[in-house]
Amino acid sequence: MKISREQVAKNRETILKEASRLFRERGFDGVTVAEVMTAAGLTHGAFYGYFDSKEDLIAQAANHVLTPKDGVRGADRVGMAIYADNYLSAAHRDELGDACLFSSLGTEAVRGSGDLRHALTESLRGQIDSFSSSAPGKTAEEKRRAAIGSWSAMIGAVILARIADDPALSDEVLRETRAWIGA
Amino acid sequence: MKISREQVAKNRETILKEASRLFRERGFDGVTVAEVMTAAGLTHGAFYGYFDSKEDLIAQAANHVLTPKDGVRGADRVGMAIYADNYLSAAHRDELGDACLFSSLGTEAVRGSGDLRHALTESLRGQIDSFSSSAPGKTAEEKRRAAIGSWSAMIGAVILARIADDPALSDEVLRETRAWIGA
DNA sequence: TGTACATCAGTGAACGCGCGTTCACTGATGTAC
DNA sequence: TGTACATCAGTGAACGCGCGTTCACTGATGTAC
Repeated sequence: MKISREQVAKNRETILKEASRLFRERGFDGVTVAEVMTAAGLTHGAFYGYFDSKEDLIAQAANHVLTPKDGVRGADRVGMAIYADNYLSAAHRDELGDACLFSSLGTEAVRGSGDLRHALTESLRGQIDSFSSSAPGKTAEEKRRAAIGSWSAMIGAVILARIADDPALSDEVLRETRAWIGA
Repeated sequence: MKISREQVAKNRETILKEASRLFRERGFDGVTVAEVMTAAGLTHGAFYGYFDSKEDLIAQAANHVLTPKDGVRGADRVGMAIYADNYLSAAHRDELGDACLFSSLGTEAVRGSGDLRHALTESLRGQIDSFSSSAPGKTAEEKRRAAIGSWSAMIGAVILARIADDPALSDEVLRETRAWIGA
């Protein structure tokens, strides 16, 4: 049955939210279109009224996560050091569904669509700019360098910490990377 | 037809080599068992004489790549700085089939089998130990911290450089991370 | 060393399942008067 | 404001394809004598 325009907009939000959560938890190939729709409270047949294809959903879900909600970036608000503390936490490591897209889907995104890679590239650019203002360093060049190196280390460390099947090693990677960035 | 034991051993090597190349290029889900066997010059029916399942192949292919061939680790031989120079190069970024497993399959490995994660964990441990001897720092603790932070940054930077659809930004991430680790 | 037979790696057809995608139909929404 | 109709979001069955996996068969290998 037809539903209100308002409900359509809500459904679209819900689909994107559930899709981005499921993709981060299980990977792009580990989630079916039907699962996304079920999680959003709909049946799979309605999917193609919202998206052209699964690939289209992936790109739009990424855009949805990466688009700042209220115009304020996390790193601008708290500064890079505090951002890194949260990023390199056990909570972020263990909550894949809420995680940063680079850390949860980075290597899959390398093989993704142009739209997906473009959305991530613009996010990367913004993140570097944002970190650059609060990163350590005397010159703008030094600050930008620290922003790039630190952001790379954060992403790599969380991926390593999630792979490691030894909790002590996993914790050590997070803790020492945190300390190393702070230095 | 039956073939010689020697040929069986060669075939096994070829399958593992081709599988690890294809997985790195296209991801675990982007490669079929039949494609791996064709790349190895066989038909798909022979697959289950060598491996229990695709998941088993994935774990064994990872082990095959991660097992040092001649007992000498790359980082032990050249030191972390030179290792980082090669790791953070355009060649490594662009040659996915030969790339480091963490950089090419890291986020997929997070959701992989216990065997796969265990192989990667042991490799991570070895890499940290190996870097620790040549990493900058006065104390053993400082050296180990630099090894962990640098290894995280190398992996993160290569993933970011591969995602970026802007060549200038991609090159900058590699170059600045190289400089940042050296500092 | 030579012969006869048992072994077993490889082949290719086939199976069963799940996936992305399509479509005829339903019935509530929203518009025209 | 109320009524009649056109619109269209959602449903659920169905399609077609490709995947991981199985298996009966083939014929070269390797062993027993």
